[in-house]
Amino acid sequence: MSSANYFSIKTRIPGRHGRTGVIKTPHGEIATPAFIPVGTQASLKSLTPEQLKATGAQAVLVNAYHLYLRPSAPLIDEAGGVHKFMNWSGPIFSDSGGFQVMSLGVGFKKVIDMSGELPDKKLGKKDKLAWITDEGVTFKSHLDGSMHLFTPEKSMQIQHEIGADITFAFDELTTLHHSYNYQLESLNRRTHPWAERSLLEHKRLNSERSHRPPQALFGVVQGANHEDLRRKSAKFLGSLDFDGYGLGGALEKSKIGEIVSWMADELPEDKPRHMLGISEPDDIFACIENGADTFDCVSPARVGRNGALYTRHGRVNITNQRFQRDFSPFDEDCSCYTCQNFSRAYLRHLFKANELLSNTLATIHNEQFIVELVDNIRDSIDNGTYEVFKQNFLSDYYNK
RNA sequence: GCUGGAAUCGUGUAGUGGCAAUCACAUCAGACUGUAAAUCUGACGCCUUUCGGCUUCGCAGGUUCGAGUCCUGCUUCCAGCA
Repeated sequence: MSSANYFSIKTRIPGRHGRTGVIKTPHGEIATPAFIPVGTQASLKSLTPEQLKATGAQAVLVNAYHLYLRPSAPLIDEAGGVHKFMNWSGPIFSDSGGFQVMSLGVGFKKVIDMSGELPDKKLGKKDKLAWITDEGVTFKSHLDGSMHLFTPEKSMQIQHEIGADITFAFDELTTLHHSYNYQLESLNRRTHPWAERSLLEHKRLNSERSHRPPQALFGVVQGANHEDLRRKSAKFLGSLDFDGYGLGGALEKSKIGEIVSWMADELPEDKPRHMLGISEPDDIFACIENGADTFDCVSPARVGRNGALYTRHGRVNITNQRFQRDFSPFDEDCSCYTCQNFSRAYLRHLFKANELLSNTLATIHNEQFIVELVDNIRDSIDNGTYEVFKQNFLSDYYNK
């Protein structure tokens, strides 16, 4: 698609890569920075689209791998595209399936905190379900065990049939346990050639499928936490005609901001940058100030379903016994539906009783918390009060 | 009243001579960062940070190197027969 008016920058953080702006898509605009909740299977688990909208979410991200397996991409195409299928009229992103290279392949964590003990190099108990070659990735379906080959072309065909506004190039997500040489080979033999192949197929599909709204394609930068590889990857992909860029890969938590700034140094300034799979508050600040524009992450929804809720003073497990007779609102300062209507004791009760409503109420709160955090960061950048806002927030959140 | 069966962690259970003793649920705590996740991990007799120590399987005796397990009596409960 033409990138002329695709992304416009509004305000910059002085002396840094961070900025506010607007992404224009056929299904509406996204004011950036923005947090994009994840609805992997064309549904944000436990929420209706109306409930998701009410959290302030501007867009949602779905996953090509999952939707390809079930209900299948042609079926979504037949339904008129994913917007219609899931009844979400705003912008939609689709992930390429690249993340499953890692999650189904080796099952390591994406973000590693090196401050504790050394990460365990043992493979998990899970059986490996993905195998990589330079041609693509063979997946063993986690649903029925059947084998499937994903190539860059296949991923783009799926993402076009799904019909998301913003798609991602098929990439290899390596782990921090891979050697430098493996990371280099991964870029040279897979992620970079795959990006070119994705782009070519994407352009072909955009013109072939002119009956559908034009889709955008973001190339995905890899390189783990090696500066030279990150810069090399960003420079190479930045030279290609992508509409924007995904900042991907496994990361050492303490280096996130630095890594984003290396990539932002090399990437074209006038294209949006999406930070894949990040949503912890400290990480969000580190990424935004170094040039990330949008984020997606399953974490607010997943930790919420498991009873962990965000507050401005840190995350708490609502199932703790101390909330048994606490009839005050979950968070006095929060304007979400959950906090406006229900007590801590009730939320705890729902979790202990395994009531489905626990998932819904916790997800509403957590998604709104992270969406609002990023909205507030955006406002603070526009107002020139970013540094103050950041210091206040982080000191409240991490000093309990 | 007779006959048969049963009593083990909060609850339901496993265990028929070498056990602080199975499993599940409940309870308590923690984790989760492009979702194989309404999932996973740990604790769960008492003391101890660990090593380890102590006391336990209805009650009281007994056999045995050793008893939740075998024997005797008692208590309570269940089923069938009166």
